[in-house]
Amino acid sequence: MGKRPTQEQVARLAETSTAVVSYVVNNGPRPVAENTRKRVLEAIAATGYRPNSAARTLVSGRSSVIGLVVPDLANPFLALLAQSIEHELFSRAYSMLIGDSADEQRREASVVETLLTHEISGLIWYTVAQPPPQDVLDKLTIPTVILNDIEREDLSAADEAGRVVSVLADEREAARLATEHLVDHGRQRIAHVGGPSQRLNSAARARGWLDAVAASDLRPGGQIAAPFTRQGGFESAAQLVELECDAVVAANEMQGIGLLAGLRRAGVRVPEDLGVIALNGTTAADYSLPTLTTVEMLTADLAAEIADTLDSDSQALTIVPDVRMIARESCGCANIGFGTGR
Amino acid sequence: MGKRPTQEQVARLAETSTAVVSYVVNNGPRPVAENTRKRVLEAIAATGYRPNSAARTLVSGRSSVIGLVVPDLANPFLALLAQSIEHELFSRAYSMLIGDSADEQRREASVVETLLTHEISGLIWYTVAQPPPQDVLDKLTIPTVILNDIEREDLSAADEAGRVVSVLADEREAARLATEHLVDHGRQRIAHVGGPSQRLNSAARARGWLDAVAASDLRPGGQIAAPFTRQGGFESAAQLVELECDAVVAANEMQGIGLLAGLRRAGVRVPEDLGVIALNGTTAADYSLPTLTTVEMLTADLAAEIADTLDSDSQALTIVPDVRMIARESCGCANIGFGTGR
DNA sequence: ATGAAAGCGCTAACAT
DNA sequence: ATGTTAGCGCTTTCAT
Repeated sequence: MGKRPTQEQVARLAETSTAVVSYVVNNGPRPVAENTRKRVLEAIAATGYRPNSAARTLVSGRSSVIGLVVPDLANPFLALLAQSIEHELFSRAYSMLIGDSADEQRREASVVETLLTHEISGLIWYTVAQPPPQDVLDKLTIPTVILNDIEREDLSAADEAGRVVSVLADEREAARLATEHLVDHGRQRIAHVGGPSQRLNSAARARGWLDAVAASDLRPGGQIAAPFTRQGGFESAAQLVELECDAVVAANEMQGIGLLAGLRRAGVRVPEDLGVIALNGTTAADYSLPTLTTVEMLTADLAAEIADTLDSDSQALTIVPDVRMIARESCGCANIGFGTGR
Repeated sequence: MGKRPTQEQVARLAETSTAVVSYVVNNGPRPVAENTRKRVLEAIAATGYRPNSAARTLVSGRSSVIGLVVPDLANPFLALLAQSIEHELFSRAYSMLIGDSADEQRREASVVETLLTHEISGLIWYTVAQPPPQDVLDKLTIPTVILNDIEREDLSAADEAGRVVSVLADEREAARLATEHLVDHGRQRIAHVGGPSQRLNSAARARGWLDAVAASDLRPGGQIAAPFTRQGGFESAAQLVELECDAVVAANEMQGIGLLAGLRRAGVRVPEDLGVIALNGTTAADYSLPTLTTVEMLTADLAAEIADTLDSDSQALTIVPDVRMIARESCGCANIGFGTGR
């Protein structure tokens, strides 16, 4: 485990000072003569020097590392989101520390605090609960993007402390879109499979669903609380049958996929007997049977907006990512996009 | 953005020195009187002090951060692996920096170098190619686990430099298991859908497949090169039909899922006409139609072994993770595990 | 344009 | 048991 070369060794080899090496490496803040710069670059190449980011962070107080906290990295949508964010951050010369809260609030608090320990210069936090724990929020002194539909007042303390805390508020619109589409298909009783009832997490989705139902003078088809898993969706199928609905909006794609399997087993035909749309879809929806109509978030765009917010200290209080519906078979839009992988 | 409290402030409040605060925080290396310890802990609570990890890293040379590089975080298997590793590392008080190489060697090199910049104390690298680029290997001065079936000689340079470089070598066995199972089902012509042909990446899987085919005096049913995506699997279906096989081993679950959709479309019945098994499966395989028989890696165990290797400087040269076959419908083992979510 | 030097917050060797 | 202090590698102010 040989020690890595330091700035000092580079300076010695280039016959100059560490200050100048620093100027060259960082392209400033002071000018360097072309000649000297060249010697320094050669010395860097010769020694294999790479700046030590711990030292850099210590002196500058900024780390070029962003933290991301998600409740379940094995959820394909969250994995996709994480990937999009990683790509965006990488292109801006940031690295990404990732924490998985396992959908548990206790663990989440601990994960966030650990990340803060690393002097991250920004935090992207897909919270488990809504609102997020106040005591953790109070510890945030860095630009933070909360990925959940938060009431502004929950953040007042954070705002006052001068932190940039932004918020994603789209799930409501996504749910509204999905429900509306089912209405357009002529569905009469539209149910909603949401998250576990003890969690407020999915309140926004439920609201969007109710918005659309109300707007079309229908009665809500009933709401089912289920874990955000394929198994959760699978098990909801039976309840759904009892509710005698003809359509359902699932809170996420995993539930949607589970639902399809459960309905198949229950002998319910999709989309003939029951239309299904899931939120937060990925390309995996192209390969189920039937293919699953979803509402997708444009994660690449969202990632870019998040990054903008974090490194420009933008004053945006809310980010509203674009959302679009991908009509496939499960809602009744037959023969669209089947297995094409888009 | 108020400055965070430092050790010095804690010391002042507790009326002691920074050294003692350090001893308390790190539980050593020197003893502290019970009384003093209590005052320090109170001061920490009062100030909200959290150690600055940049300073810690700088002085100690170790960072409590491990780097993970994967080719595609949106691949459910890799997402699961990343999650398992994150959980294991978290339980050992490590944090995880993650880089997505996007399955491109150029990007991969850059991602690895960026991680090295952060003084990570270990690297877990699911390489794009086999063997991994030598120039990058040569830069590794930290314990590293390469997740790919590497020839020992490719690492000789790394070993000589005293680095702990360990290797995962299981894919061959996984492929052998899968193929053998298809043989047991009486399949005669067993094909293999591997990775893109210009990549050696999947050589181990191909070897395991050939091992099993040879052991049963069958002729190989043909090999198809396809991207490691659902779309790749989907498009292989047509070629598979031409090969007139009665079984196939797909290199990963995404290909397997795509294959099922493609075969369905081509009017091929699974498992009646064609048996399908995919490697590196996840629980998602429980919800396809038919449910997809897979060989799974026990990612939790693997993660634990990896972590052991990284923080104990273990001398193990190879990690052989446990692998097990989950028989579902697609191979011909009907009515097993259908939608049960296990 | 270049260099000397003062820290950034922390750990641990070395006093006491 | 506790305190003092010398760096860890880097950035940047302040000379020159």
